[in-house]
Amino acid sequence: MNATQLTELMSSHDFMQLQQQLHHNNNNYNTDGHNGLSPESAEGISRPVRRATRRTSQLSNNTCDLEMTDSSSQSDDTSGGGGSSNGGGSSTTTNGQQQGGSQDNQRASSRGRGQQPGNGSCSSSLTPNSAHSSSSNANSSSNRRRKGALNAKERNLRRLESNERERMRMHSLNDAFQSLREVIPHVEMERRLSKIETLTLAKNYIINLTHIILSKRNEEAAAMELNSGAVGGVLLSNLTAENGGGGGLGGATISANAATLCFEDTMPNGASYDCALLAATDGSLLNASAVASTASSMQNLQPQSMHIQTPLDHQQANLPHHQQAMLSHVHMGGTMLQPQQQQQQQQQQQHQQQQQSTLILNGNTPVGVGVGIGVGVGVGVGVGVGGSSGTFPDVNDNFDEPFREFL
DNA sequence: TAGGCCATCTGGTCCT
DNA sequence: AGGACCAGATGGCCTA
Repeated sequence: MNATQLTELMSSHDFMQLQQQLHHNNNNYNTDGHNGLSPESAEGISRPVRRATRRTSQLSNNTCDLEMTDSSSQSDDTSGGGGSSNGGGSSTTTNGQQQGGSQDNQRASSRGRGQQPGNGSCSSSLTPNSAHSSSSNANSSSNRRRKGALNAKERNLRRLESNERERMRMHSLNDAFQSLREVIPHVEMERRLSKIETLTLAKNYIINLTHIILSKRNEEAAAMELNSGAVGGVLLSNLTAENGGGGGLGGATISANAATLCFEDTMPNGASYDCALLAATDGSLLNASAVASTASSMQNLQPQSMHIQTPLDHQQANLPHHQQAMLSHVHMGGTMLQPQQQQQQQQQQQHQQQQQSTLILNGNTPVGVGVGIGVGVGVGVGVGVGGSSGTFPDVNDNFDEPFREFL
């Protein structure tokens, strides 16, 4: 499934079906990145299930002849890149080993060096050009050859070590991507999110959360003004780390009756999630035209029957404190609130609903913000923006302010 | 078969 | 000097 299809999925599915699908997928989703669905069982799959990742210690398993004394056997190629006969990940098919702590499955492929005739282990590249260029060294004196041989051996070893470090670096990077996939809410698909999709969703998620927080704070500030400070707003910071007792795993399981999982931004192919369309697929969803009047009603959202396990459930218990706190920010829908806080908020809501439904955030941009918490994969955050511009309020001045504490 | 995605190798560059 | 980082190149896997 590519980004376009993802967009279509998000914009065309009946929302309940989507939720059911999410629930189903979540039940089949493994933290190792494999969703458990076989290609045969998945419908409409365009990309395979999570492919096993090649994780080998090629250095330790390398059988390349490090004792080569003929420099012509080693690449002195300095032309860069192009001539390299890659064939990486060769030993995958033979050793099947995984490095400790790996979350990825061994890639069940036979690609790479193993398919190269007569090789099977040496990772050094040998290009025709390099072979030619280095062959001239064979005419050197024995001393030079000996010296050159040692250099070649050392170079080869260095190269192998460098390759190993590079693999480890990329593995750690991929682990980071996987960790990111598991904490950002997204529509569970048959295949894992690609890297670019992960980054895009993460970015949009952060943006949406930021806007929510800022909107919330502005809302509270407005309430404070209206109440002349009589009713203290529930500061967002108070919501952090307030893991509701009933919420399994720190309340990461979220329920709600109105929410949309929607990230309004472009995908790599230029497509975009149409949040309005997604919202329109379900009558209970907040939409752009309605949110203006629901700016403060989000806290009225009550948990309902849907109770969807999320990737966050798997993760939050193990998350660092700051991440747990960050996730807790999302639970401002009410379930995380203490009774006293709820009462105060209800007072605020009643008052605000009487007084205004449009907020002025950071300037002159009037927006109405409705937020639905819940939905399928963890947290669905839908931010509908009223007003003519259809854009988020200008928060550039303090965009990162809500998250500075996590830095 | 083309295109997307990915893992790996590789050499260059930057940083400590 | 050595390691981290980066980008180009290559090839495998998979689906449309």
